Amino acid sequence: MQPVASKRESDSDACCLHTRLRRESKKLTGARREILRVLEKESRPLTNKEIFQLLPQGRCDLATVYRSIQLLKELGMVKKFVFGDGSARFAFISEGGDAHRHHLVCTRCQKIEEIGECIVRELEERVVARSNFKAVTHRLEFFGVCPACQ
Amino acid sequence: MQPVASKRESDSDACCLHTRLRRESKKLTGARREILRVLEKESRPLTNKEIFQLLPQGRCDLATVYRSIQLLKELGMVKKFVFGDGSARFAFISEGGDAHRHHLVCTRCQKIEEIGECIVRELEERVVARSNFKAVTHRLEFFGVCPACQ
DNA sequence: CACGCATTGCAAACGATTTGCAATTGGAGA
DNA sequence: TCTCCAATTGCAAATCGTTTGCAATGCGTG
Repeated sequence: MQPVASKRESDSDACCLHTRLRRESKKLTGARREILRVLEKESRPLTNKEIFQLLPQGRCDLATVYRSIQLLKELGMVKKFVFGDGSARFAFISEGGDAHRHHLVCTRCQKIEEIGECIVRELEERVVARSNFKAVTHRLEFFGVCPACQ
Repeated sequence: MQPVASKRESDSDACCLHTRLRRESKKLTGARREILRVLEKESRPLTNKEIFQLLPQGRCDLATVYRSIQLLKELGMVKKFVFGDGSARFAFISEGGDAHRHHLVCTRCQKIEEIGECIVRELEERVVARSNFKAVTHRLEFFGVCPACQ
């Protein structure tokens, strides 16, 4: 990735990333820093291509975005979402923030809204009790036509 | 598709399919009949490739499976599911049966179990009321490690 | 039984994602 | 601060799921 005119690294996230990376002898590269910055700025889940397009001018290769996102996911810093349009999306997990989220997706313009609460936990417990499955999680998304598209 | 040694068409579903197809001047071909038969036999949602592999020997082209599934979806005879492994799955919607289903998917062997109840409707109503979205639906899936894989 | 439009097979096109490899670059240690 | 090497990147090709163009084939109506 082309060097970007020196920017201040005031973000504690970049610092945190640095620490986490060091733990696995991984490197804090310009690409990773910029990608994380893009994800922090946008709260909605982004596809790899969207991230790629939002990167500053001297941007890196799309393959690098894929590889970096993969790494960030392994480090638990981003979460993957699949809404069914055939592509994965990723969102930054804020420090100590709750990674568990649900969304309301417009089936026409793909606009994504976040839904605060989750009442599925209770049902999840019942499912676990009856199924003998372990490490159960769930994914719940809502779809509809947003006001602007109606 | 190669002709299959004459089989009795006792299934009311094939008959129903025939009726529905005629309504749109579509044809009841061997491929469509066999594909529907495969979907009826298996209750879990299948990928196009799985359907393709489950077809009798003189099977049709994979592209035909894709096209037939697309048609069956438009006719409302199968429902699409996306569990996040990057491929779509389809399940037969039984006559008058409730197309609304949720699943418990093993993250290791991809085994899929069906979950009977749905308590999300209530939450869905709240979401609708607050968001101004129209035609809202939801998708809820559970993931975990099945007993055999633990 | 024949004819015409729907359907199929085949192969190429496509978009998302992954991967091999040589060139480049962080960052730990001198 | 400089060196060295493993980690990382760019680039291009490979993969995977899915779609599509086109000529050959088949269903179903007359």
